[in-house]
Amino acid sequence: MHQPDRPDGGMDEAARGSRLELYERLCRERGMRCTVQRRVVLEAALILGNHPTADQVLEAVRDRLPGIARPTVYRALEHLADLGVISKACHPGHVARYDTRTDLHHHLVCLHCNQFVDFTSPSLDGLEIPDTSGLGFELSDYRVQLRGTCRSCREKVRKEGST
Amino acid sequence: MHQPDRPDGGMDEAARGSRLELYERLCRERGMRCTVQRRVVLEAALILGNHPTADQVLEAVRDRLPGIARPTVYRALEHLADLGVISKACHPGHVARYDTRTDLHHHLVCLHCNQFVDFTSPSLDGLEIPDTSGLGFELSDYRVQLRGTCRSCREKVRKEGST
DNA sequence: GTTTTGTTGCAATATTGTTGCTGATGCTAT
DNA sequence: ATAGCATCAGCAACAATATTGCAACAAAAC
Repeated sequence: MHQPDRPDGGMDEAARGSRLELYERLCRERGMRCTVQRRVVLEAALILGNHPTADQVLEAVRDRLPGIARPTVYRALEHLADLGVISKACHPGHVARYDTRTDLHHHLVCLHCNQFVDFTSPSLDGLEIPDTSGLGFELSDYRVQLRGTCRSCREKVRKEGST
Repeated sequence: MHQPDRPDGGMDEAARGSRLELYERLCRERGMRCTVQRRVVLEAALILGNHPTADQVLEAVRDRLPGIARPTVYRALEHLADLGVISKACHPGHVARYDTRTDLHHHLVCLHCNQFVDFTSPSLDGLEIPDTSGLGFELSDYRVQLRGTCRSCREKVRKEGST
């Protein structure tokens, strides 16, 4: 067990509060508007946890802001990711996913159903990052993607194989 | 420079040939059909290199097989990935990308424009993979995603900032 | 309060991926 | 070679996801 207090679900209220404060601060620093919609989108994403898609956030947000439009949520998430309050997650699928964890952590990825779950391990933290300046990239952090097959996909294949 | 002979573009003919042979072998082993379309899709992807999207492969394939249908390409790529002849790449965007390299390598990812390029580094290979059996995953390999901002996105931000 | 300017909501549209079905074709056994 | 047959390709329609342009609105600064 590596993160007993956050078993891949959402974030508790205190943590959400401080993230919201961080957001408002960054927003001001950059001279951007801190709207109700953006705050609600952020909070919904934090409550959802677990790499939500834009549409999952939209659905969650509608409980509190019924009239919100889809492009608003899409733009808000993009905006939040720009600021680094959340980030885009790297995944093998074809639907954008956001990551509400901003600390160093890694992912277990199923290449069959595209689901992925968080994974933290001291041995994967503290990697020495090679110099990439020659390629023009300015790096902020890294993630290790442990790729394979999840349990339910393995069972599925086994069943089909035995048919 | 880490891979002078494959600067992120396609694969030479010899390498393509042996990948095709691998494909045909795996196909037979699994009792699946090795069709013209699938072979052409595989070869197009190998020539393209550089994590093509399904539509990029489609476009490339149409040069040789003008009548090919879009679902055919989509299904062929999925099929090739199932067999492990190519694989799905993890990326921050919303369009599926395939990776024609099957050896251990890593990615430099731009979180602004979602582009990513290959990166190999001995220091990132040979990581000790922690035990993940408790989570039900059976791992095949891993990738390190070095996340940041590419040169052109940095220049874009700088320009906008100075406006 | 007024102004300024960035943001929202809407509608339309684009892009990407999927499904069901029929006819075609690769593979195997003969 | 050929026949049989299961798999696959092509088609058309559809579904899901994301984006754009613009008028109306509202947050922040004065």
